[in-house]
Amino acid sequence: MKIIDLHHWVDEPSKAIEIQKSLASRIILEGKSNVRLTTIAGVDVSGVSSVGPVWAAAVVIKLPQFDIVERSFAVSTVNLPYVPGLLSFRELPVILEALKKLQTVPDLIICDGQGLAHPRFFGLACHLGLWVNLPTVGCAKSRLIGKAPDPNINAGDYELLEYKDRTVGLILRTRTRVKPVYVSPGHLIDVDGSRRVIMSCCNGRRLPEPTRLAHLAVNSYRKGKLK
DNA sequence: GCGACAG
DNA sequence: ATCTTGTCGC
Repeated sequence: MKIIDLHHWVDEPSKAIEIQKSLASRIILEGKSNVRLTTIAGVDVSGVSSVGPVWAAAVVIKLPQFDIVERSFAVSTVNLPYVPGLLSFRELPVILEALKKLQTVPDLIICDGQGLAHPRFFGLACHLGLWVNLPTVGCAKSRLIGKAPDPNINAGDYELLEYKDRTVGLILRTRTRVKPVYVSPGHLIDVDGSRRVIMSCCNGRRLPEPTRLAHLAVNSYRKGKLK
């Protein structure tokens, strides 16, 4: 898979914030709504919160059967600790390394983190989308920013997430009576499209299958049980 | 000044 | 993210 290198990575938070501000206006919140999604990739990273080694996995599945089409992996070293709002600068480089090894070009990529629902409207999913020039969706397990009521208890129930007078995503109940997830557009997709993609990938689970499988894969890879 | 804070 | 005991369901 081809990756566009738009700039060098930094290890200084103030510089990272300036980069986010300059790139945020480039994300596109609409896509080709009539395109049917068949291959969807999930990416995930494993590693300690501070500086050190990190591992990444990308898993491509095919809908509606949820078959695994392809998996790829990468290892790297991060130079920036985990800082809320700057997750991209830890995780994106190693994610891109894993994606480069993919033979399949997926129709869309789901990230384990936020997209638009970010302090500077530029979370990991937005950042990744610009680099790979593909539709991306952020699906996080917890909140970073924004306000919304609690969604009802049934699978599919949701509430829009608002931040600084903008609708940045939604809180989505992917499974009945289970803690909801935080969904937001990354690139080339809007809020409602993001919701439909995530719901169609969940298959009765709390997390979308691409994300769940990438999480399992990256941990096996880290332990040396997969390559 | 005080909390909140993706992974 | 990481750590950790117990419980539930197939």
